[in-house]
Amino acid sequence: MPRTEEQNQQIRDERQEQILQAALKVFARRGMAAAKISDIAAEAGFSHGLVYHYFKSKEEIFSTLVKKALQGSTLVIQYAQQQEGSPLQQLRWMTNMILQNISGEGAYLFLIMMQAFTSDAIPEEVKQMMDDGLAFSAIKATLPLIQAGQQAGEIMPDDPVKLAVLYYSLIQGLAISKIQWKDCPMPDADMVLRVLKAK
Amino acid sequence: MPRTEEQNQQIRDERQEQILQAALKVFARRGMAAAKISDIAAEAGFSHGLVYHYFKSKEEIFSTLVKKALQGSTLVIQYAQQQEGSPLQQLRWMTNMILQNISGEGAYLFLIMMQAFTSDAIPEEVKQMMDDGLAFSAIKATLPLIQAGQQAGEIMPDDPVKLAVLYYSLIQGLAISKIQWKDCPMPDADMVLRVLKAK
DNA sequence: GTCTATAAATCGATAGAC
DNA sequence: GTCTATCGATTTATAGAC
Repeated sequence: MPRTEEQNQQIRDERQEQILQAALKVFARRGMAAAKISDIAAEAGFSHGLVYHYFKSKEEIFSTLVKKALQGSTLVIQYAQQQEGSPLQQLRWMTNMILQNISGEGAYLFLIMMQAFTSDAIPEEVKQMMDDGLAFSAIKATLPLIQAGQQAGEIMPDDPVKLAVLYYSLIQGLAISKIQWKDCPMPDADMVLRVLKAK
Repeated sequence: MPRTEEQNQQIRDERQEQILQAALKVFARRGMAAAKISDIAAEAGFSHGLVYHYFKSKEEIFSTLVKKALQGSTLVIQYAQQQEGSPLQQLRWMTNMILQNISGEGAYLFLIMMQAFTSDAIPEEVKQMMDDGLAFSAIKATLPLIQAGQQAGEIMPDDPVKLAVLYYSLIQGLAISKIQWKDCPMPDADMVLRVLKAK
C-alpha cells in the first residue's frame, strides 16, 4: 500500500526539521566552515545523500538557521513592548525570557548568530541579511524602551546606544559563557539589569 | 656577499612575527577551520610555501596564537593584584587595561580565545591547554580580588563565581560587539563595574 | 524517500629548483 | 631564504540503484 501524498508531506516536514536541529548542534560546535555535511547527517541519523535531498547546499542550511535566529530575537523585543508595566518591567520581562532561552538549547542559536556576525566565512545571502539592517535591529528596537525608562527615571541617563551595547554585550557574553561552561552559575534578570538601572 | 648568521636570524624572527600577525587577522575573520594557509600567506605577502618553512602546520600557528592570548590575559590579572589601592581600584585598573586592549587589535585575540573555547574544530594541543585549568584560570584568579572587595564592602555580596562570570561575560561580549561594529560606543570601566559594585 | 558509488574541486603539506 | 609544482587526503555535490 503506497503512502498518501499527505503522509509524504509529513515525512518531508519531519526530515527537514530533523536536519535543521542536527545542523544547529553541529554548526554551533564546529562552526560553519568546519561542519561537514556528513557530520550533520550522522547527527540526524541519515545518510549524507539525504541531506542534499532536502537542502541545496550547506550554505542553505546555515542561512535557514540564521534567519530563524534573527526572527526569534526580534520577536522577543516586540512582545516585550506589548507587556504591561513600566519600561524597566518590560525590560525585566524580556531579560527573563532571554536568560531562560540561553539556559536551554537557545544558546546554540546565539552562537550561530555570532558566527554570522563575526565570521567572513559565511554565505553571501547571510551577509546580506546582516547588512540589510536586520543586524543592529535588536539594538535599534530596544532604544525606545531604554529612552522611555530614562524619562521615567528608572534607567541611568547616558547615551541610549551605549547602554544598549552594554546590555546586549552582556547577554551575548552570557550565552557564550553558558556554552563554554555548561554548569556556570547564571545571574538573574535583576543582576543583568544593573548595567542599565539608575542608582 | 652572503648574509651573516645574525642577519639570517633577524630575518627568521621577522618572518615568524609577520606570519603570526597575518594569521591572527585571518583566523579571527574566518575561523580556524575556514582559514586557508594561502590566506595567511597572502595577508603576510608571502608564498604559501614559506609559511610551511616557519611553521609545521596550520594547527601550530593557531596553537601559538592561543598560547599568547592566554598568557596575556593571565598577566593582566597578576599585574592588577600588584597595583596599589583597594580591591575595587585594582579591578578598575584591570578593566581599563582590558577595555583599552579591546579597542585596538586586542579584540582579535579575544575572538581567537573564544573560538578555542567554543569550537570542537581545534587542534588537540589547544584543547589540552583549555582542559589543563588554564581555561577558567581567569575566573579563578579574579576570585580573591572579588572576595576582598566584598569584605571591604565595595562589591555586592553574592556568589563570587557568579559575579566573575557576570564580569567576564560582559568583557567578552564587549570584545565581540567591538568586532561586529567597529565604531560602537564603548562604555568606560565604571560602567562595566556596575555589575560588581555594591549599591 | 533513502542509500551507495562516484565525480569534481579544494586545500594542507612536501619536494625540489633558484 | 623563498618560490613553484605537485601529491594526497578530504569533502561537497551529483547520479543512479533500490
